Amino acid sequence: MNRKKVTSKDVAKAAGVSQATVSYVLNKVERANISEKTRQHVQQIARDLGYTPNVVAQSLVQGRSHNIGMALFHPHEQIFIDSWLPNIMTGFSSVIQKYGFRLLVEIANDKQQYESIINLLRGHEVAGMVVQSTLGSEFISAELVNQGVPVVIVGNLSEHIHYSVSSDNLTGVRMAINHLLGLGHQRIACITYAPEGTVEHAADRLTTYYETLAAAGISPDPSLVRFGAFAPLSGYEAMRDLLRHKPLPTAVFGMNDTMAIAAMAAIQEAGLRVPEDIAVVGFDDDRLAAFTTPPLTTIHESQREIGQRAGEMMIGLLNDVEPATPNLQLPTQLIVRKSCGAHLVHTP
Amino acid sequence: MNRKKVTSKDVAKAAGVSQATVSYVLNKVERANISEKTRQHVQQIARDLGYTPNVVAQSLVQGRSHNIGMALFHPHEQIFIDSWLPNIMTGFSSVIQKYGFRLLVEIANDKQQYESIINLLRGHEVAGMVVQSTLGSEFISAELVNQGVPVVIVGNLSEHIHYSVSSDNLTGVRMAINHLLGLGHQRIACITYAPEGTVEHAADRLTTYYETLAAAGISPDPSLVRFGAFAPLSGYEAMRDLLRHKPLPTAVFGMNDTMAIAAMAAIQEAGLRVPEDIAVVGFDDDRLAAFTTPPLTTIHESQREIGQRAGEMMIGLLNDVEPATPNLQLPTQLIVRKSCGAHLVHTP
DNA sequence: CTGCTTTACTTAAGCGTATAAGTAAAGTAT
DNA sequence: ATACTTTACTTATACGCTTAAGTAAAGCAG
Repeated sequence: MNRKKVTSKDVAKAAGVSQATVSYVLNKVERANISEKTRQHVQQIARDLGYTPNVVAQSLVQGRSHNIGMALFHPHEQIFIDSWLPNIMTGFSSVIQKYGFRLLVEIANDKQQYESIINLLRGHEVAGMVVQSTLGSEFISAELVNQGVPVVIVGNLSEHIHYSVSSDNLTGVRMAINHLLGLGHQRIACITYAPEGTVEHAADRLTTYYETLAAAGISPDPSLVRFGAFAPLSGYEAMRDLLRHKPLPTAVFGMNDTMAIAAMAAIQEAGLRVPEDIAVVGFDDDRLAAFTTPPLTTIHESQREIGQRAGEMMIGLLNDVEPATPNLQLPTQLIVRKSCGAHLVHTP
Repeated sequence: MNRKKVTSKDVAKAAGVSQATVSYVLNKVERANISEKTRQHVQQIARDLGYTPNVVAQSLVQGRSHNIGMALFHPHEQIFIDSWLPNIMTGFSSVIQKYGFRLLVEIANDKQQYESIINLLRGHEVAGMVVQSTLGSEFISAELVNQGVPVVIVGNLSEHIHYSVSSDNLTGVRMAINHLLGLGHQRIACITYAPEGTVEHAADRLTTYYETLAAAGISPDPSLVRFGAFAPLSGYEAMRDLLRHKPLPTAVFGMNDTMAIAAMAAIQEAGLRVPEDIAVVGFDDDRLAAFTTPPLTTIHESQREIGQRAGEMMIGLLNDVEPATPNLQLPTQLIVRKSCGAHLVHTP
């Protein structure tokens, strides 16, 4: 199986030069003054022998890995429950790849495995690290950030700490709720995507939901709120539960599309119509949101771009460039489709 | 930013022993006969100083990286178009993580970036590599496999080459088509997930679709076939196109759920009913498949398990254990929901 | 022709670890 | 008491690379 690995020393010997010369040639080191003839010759031999530099050795001597870590805090079952993370990853990866970095993905099932993430940093396995905000501010700010390695947070946190890229999600929540209010709804239910007290940004969105209603003169009604857990089934069950609430809500805001879509299923299965009986608005603008029946009105979040910006911020930090906006928030956008019923309303 | 990194030498000096002793203690090397007292002492000092071994140096001296690569051949826009890959990743990662390996994800946008994947292997950046089958047999078998590093393929290939884990997807296709045939359908359309001639397994599934129909005495009708491209929009458009076909198909088989769901949207948007006017069957059993309206009948593929098995196979190969089944195929399963109309048929 | 600079390399050190080989002291057999 | 083994370490080398420092030959000014 193991075929012999060609080292720079092998190339040097075959080319009749020193190993240093090989290194200078292949790294195009100007100040080494390698003659054109030698350069050509060495390059040819390297090609002939099929030489590829050992990246591990390079990393050791340069004191910096070519990998950037992505730390994901989620149980394995939930990690890719919707396309949020895949989208972030795609954007991030596309940027760092251009700069010769690779993506090292580390999933921490629970906070006990937090240690393994820290070691990723401390063991010099990664030059930098992106962290998902799900962990919560206190964990992130504590040890993670002070390991001498750039850390960028993706996703929303209550406080704007350290370096982060997220979306202006609370404005998104306001747009969603205000849109429903504008359509005349008064009993607007809410399905969160995380159990109470577990995820910071879920709590923040819920607060904003309450505040937006309050601003419209509607007093907060916790009996219209259900706590889900990211996955569709939890959205479905939350909705089934809401359907037992009398009087029925006339609209539902789902904190992610996955759960909003499942909520629509529950409504329709119960023989009610979306949006005529109950209107639904989601959050994320999932790939499938435009292709449900009815198509889902939702808040668009530029997830791919969040990843890209995080990538650019990371590359900057690796080159000691302080980001212009350390806590970047990308705008969200209301996408009106049919599940909210706006198309049924005559605007005179 | 860069806080000083503690090396084993630092620990050695602080503990008043040699660096070798530190290494022996921390790696629990039996034959080194380190006394209990020294052991305790060194461990204490290491903890006090916050020592974490430099993984890069370890990899260099051990001649093996702690990373396992995952090579993804897809344009960035398509890579995570549905949950297939995330599921595989999750399963794979959960297994290799137990053995102290980490996942290095490399996305090759096009076959030109194929080189970057090869270098991943040749540069000793990874101890092993999982490869997605989308690339096709010839690419995989050519250079990739002979770099002296274990390679496991996930997903279907026409030939059973090298080491691979996939699902018995062609049986799945047969089940889907036979189910529709059993419900009395004769004009069964098909929407593939890849343009003609681009992806091996798409072609194989299409062939099986034709063969299954032929076995039932239905002659192949290419006018009932449309070529999509993974994403929902392509399924939607394919279906819109099929709706112009007269006589209309009475059933549609979508090669992935994402496109099948979008096809349902196209059908319903045209004022037709699923399944009464056109029945739909998908493939994958996507998280949302149970929550569409109507719920999608589909072929369940154990994607998470494919990833896990691939992980186990990889760990085996890294320890020179030849897998019992080098080309593992996991069974698929027909999940009957409502989009096929089976629930409307009275079984006497 | 001498002394200084430039060219084109080579030699050597070091990154942080693992581990084979060496060694001094203590223990044990005879 | 001597020889041999065991214990408990230390010393030294290697992994493959980058890069600072060294060097011999050529170029060139005066």
